[in-house]
Amino acid sequence: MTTTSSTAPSTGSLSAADLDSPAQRERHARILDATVTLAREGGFDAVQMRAVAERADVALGTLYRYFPSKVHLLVSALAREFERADAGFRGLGAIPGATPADRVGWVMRRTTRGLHDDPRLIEALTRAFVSADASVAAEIRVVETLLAGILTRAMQPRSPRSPADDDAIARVIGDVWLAALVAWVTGRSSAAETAAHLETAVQLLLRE
Amino acid sequence: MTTTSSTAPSTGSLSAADLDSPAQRERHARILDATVTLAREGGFDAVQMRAVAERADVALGTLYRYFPSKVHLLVSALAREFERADAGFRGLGAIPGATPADRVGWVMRRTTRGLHDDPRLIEALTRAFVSADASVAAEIRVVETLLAGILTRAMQPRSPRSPADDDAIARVIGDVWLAALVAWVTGRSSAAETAAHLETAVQLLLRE
DNA sequence: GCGCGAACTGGAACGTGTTCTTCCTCGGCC
DNA sequence: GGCCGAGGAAGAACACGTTCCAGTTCGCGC
Repeated sequence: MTTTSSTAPSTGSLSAADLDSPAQRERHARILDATVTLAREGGFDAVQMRAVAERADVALGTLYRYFPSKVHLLVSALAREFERADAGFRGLGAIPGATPADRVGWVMRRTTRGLHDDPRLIEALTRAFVSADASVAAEIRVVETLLAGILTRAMQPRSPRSPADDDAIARVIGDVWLAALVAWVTGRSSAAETAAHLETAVQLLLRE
Repeated sequence: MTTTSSTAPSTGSLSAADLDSPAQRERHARILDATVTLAREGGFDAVQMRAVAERADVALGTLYRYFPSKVHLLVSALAREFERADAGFRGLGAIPGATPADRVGWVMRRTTRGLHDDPRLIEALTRAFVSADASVAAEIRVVETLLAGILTRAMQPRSPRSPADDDAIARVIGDVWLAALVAWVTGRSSAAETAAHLETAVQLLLRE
């Protein structure tokens, strides 16, 4: 278990080496693509390591060299999705909405749209996120940081209020977001209810 | 006890029959005891179905008759723990604390004390809770309801504020609680940080 | 007592995540 | 050209959740 790599990989694995050759970078991407494809089709259970390996055209052992477990694999895929979303928001310039609550709501709605578009993908990624253990901490932290950044930026133009609150609020919103996803995955609430709960929480926390 | 269940099993399985005979009730309890014991010793991974069956002195098939999956088993154990905690709070009379935030904080601290006392047990139960799927909805709902009740009662004497908020706030606190536990299980935050995050969120939500 | 059906036992069997072993391929170096 | 070691291929093997089956026991109505 030689973790603590000197230079942390951005979204990816954490094995020994850090993807030097182009061929490796391409394999890495192919694996993540296969993962997302399978997840989109059949959810968490359909992301079977043998199937991913086959679809990505690598051997099972190679898959495990790049991603030391199924959870690592899926959380890495989640991180990549978040990076794309983050880039999308940044490229957008200003987030629409007059108040912080509006803007955060907009971002959440946007991010949660996948509940309708790709329910199985969301299910797979959520499941992976919550079944991570300490060995996935690095990948988890990437996701956490990205989400915090997205939320903090969305609420950014903030009226007179202690700035220390911002991080705490972003964190709580992130927590509610996770819990809402879990409730949805667990079949306790529909997509609409999930979205509604999120809105409520945002308004509760960002009332001015 | 006291779960207002007409026909639904209170905390337990959901198989066909509802535990009629004393022998069955005793088996049921024995299985849950074995589960908690194993969880306390070795966490989620140590709760292996064969081991539970052996320790509870039932056959594997019998175990599966009572609890159709490992997750059902652990969430049922969680529900039983919550029932005990709930009964404890009710027997206590008034919750200590001057403000709603104080009282909720007190309850959370009390409930979270297990993080130090029985970290592996908490880990096992948390893991199970978040890896539940729709088939465990009944057991999950028991836990959800108990927690909501505990929180709502703790914040009960509440100053002028729309009462509709109470449920929403309790829900958000429950969400943060879950997310904090997940963060702790994932190795992202220590027990102390987990507790601190909870306090912060409670104060954020219950400022008057 | 007797017979019956439900519940229980013991254990084999299967699927999927994970590990391991053996052999092969490729790009750099003499 | 020929060697070499790292990374990859192929697939067997193992662990644990889950399912299934054949036989046994238990409690109950007769």
